[in-house]
Amino acid sequence: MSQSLARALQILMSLGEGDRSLDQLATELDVHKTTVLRLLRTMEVERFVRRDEAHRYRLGSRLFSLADAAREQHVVRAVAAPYLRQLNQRTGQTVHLAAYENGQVIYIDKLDSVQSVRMYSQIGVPAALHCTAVGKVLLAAQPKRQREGLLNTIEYHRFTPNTITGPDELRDELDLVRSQGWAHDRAEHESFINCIGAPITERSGRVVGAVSVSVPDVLLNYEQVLELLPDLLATTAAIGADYNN
Amino acid sequence: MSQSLARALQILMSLGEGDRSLDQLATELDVHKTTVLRLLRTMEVERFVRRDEAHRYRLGSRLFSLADAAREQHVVRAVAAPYLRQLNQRTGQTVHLAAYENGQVIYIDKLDSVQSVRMYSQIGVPAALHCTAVGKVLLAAQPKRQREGLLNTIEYHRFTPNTITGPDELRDELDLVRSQGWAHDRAEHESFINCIGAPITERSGRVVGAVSVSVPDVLLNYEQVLELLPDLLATTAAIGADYNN
DNA sequence: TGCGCTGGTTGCGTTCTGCGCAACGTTCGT
DNA sequence: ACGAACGTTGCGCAGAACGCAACCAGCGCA
Repeated sequence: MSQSLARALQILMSLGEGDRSLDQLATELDVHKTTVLRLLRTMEVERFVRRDEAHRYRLGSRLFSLADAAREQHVVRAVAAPYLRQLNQRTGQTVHLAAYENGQVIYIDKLDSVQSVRMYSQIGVPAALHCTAVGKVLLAAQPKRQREGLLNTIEYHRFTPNTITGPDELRDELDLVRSQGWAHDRAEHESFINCIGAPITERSGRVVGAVSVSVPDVLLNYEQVLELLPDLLATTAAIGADYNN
Repeated sequence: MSQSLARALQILMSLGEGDRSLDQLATELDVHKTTVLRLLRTMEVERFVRRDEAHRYRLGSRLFSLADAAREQHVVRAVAAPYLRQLNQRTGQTVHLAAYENGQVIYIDKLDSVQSVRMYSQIGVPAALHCTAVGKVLLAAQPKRQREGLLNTIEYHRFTPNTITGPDELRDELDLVRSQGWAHDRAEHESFINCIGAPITERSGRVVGAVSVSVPDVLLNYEQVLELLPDLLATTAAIGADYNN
């Protein structure tokens, strides 16, 4: 919509992958370097980018405070944090918190497994909607119009043999999720990893986030993961009850 | 330089202070709400802002990953981290790491005092140049042209009776800092808090950051703080030596 | 020491983009 | 059911942003 702004944001995202020179950026965006320079200068003034002595551009320190603010603005995160820690300690497994944002589901908090099995997922990046427990939970909670819209726009990338690959199949799955109040992911995103996820519902009934527990099957098989379900549901219920205080 | 981008950045900074409605932003920037909407939409696409169901605008989750990237791009921070932790544990006092960025000095890391005396300072915000130890250290390290330029543009806000309030006085102080290799702040920024700071110098002689230790005088008087100086200088030397590996 | 190259910076005319207006929707509250 | 408040859309106009071309500055190399 706003061309120059869109380009500026592209620059920021590009810098997110590492520092760049002026015409590196120019070729990357396919615009004249004058244009890039003007945008960089504007962002430099407000410390969104900085330029080191060798004229390499990097992200600036304004992002620190903005990210902190963004974190605090996610009310769920603050409320959920202590409960997630407890869940993480009790189960010993990887715990994720995710929220719906603008057609996507974003991880906004993560607690690693006590075993050193680290999962590849990162705070701030989108989760796949069709093959993760949090994705299904939050998608299922959307109003019908949006849900249907998304069902048709999703890219049904097949990560594993179990991945759901079409809107019809996913629609059925979402109905199930909504009726039972939780979702699973049986090695649909990463082979050998099973997840269960449940929505955080505040008093008025609005879903404000989702929590999931992920377990590699070298530790627990699917049936054993299901035994964690009561604990997960108790956790999300407690967060939801605490939400409006 | 780029009007629309500048406005967009203003929006982001405004959102950093809390969520806003559309015409709240419009009046704040003093532009037509159409304009604000267009900018918001552009930023929404890339998840720099998000809009909740009640049309309140907030910062988006893209900032999470960008801030992480910004953090990693500060090489000093990563190198310094373990040394700072040790310094913090040995002294028990508040430790700051700051870097020069585009005419300003920014805190990029902070370790709180083991006593529960929290200092008011925050990662990502600029430090005053004329009355903080890190400010003096980094200003003193700038090439003469820039240094003189800054000396004249600084706002010499008087925080305490000890605050330096003019360019001439500060110039003398900086000469001292450069010759002795460290700086102090004797209750110049906050009454009752003394600091000492020293530069991190990498092999080639370039100053890449500054470390400071801050102590409220209820814990230690100025002379006692000075006893921490050898430890501070050893720390900055170690970081500098480790820098190019 | 001079030359060419790479990469950043500046001034300027053209054009497209971003601007604000005015009218339209939509969602509240009463 | 009505009105007010706020978000949204379409459009014509002006000026902001674009890219060109020329200019610097630093560096490596002969």
